[in-house]
Amino acid sequence: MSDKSELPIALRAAYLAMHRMSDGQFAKYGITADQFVLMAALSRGDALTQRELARRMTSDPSTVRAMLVILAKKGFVEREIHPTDSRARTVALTVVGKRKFRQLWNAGEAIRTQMLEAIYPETPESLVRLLTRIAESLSVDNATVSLSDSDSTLSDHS
Amino acid sequence: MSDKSELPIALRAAYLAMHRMSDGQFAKYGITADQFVLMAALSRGDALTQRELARRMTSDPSTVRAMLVILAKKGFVEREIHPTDSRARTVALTVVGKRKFRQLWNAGEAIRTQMLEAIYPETPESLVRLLTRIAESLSVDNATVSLSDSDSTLSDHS
DNA sequence: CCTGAATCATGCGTATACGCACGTAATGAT
DNA sequence: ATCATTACGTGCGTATACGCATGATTCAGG
Repeated sequence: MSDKSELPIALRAAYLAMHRMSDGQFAKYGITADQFVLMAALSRGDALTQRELARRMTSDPSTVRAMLVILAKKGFVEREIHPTDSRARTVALTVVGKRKFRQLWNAGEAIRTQMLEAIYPETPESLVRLLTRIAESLSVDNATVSLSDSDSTLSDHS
Repeated sequence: MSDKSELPIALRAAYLAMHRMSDGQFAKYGITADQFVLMAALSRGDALTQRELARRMTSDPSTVRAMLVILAKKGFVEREIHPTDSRARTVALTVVGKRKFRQLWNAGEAIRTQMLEAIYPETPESLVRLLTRIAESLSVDNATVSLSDSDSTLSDHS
């Protein structure tokens, strides 16, 4: 019952709280927290393929697709045929989407600030580093092998 | 573009990676990561009301209900009428559910260990503390007031 | 060139995650 | 006792998050 077992729970609690709060803030603008993440990724690198976009969002291609359909209907993103690869599609923010994103960025400022205050006097650097290491360590690529042999299934935990 | 803006993204990436990995591990046992969280909560405090259970899971009552329906069908939880409050229902693990949870706990050990190794030589204590503070700070109760007045919406971010 | 493997997007099915509204029941104030 | 408020569970609608299968291409070898 040490902190070891609490780390997953704490991570979950923090993420869900952040997600709920963000959804609430962005709702006024007709946008969800995840749509904001997608637009943020696009604002940093336009004309990505859907797959690359999904990778940068730590998300799933089919999920991203569903989100893109919604965002395209809202007029915030454009999807076009990839110039050289006719399988792929490139995604980019529209002009309206870019303006919207700047609004959203400001709307989210309060939450980012609040998160900083919550960890004060700690700085985000070390926290970001630890979270990133966890994310990378648990990414499917690395971990498939090292986890496959945990079959001490029949023993109890005390 | 400092770490301030990266903290939400890092938190999201870490949580999603953990969730995916957990889902993969628990899938062999016919259980999802979130169902594991629910059963873990029940294993610590039986005979909770659905609402109290939702609170402890940092989750939503209607979500929890849907999960309980599934878990009850699988035979892992029981829902009964609350002895004194006829609106409420009490939830508890069945005998089968308890045994199943011990299996799941062991199956999840590898992931918990891997998370610890990812942050080594850091210990989980401080990380858990920070995450908990973030979660509490962003819980809807506290934050409704302090966030409601962030209407510098029309300005840009540089 | 031509075939088999890898890659991209899509669609389908399931499980969360939530907000919201509704019906019922407990509770508190008059 | 009665009424308004509050609290609990349920159902509905929408958006994610994923795995998996499928179709269309690209690409690497031969």
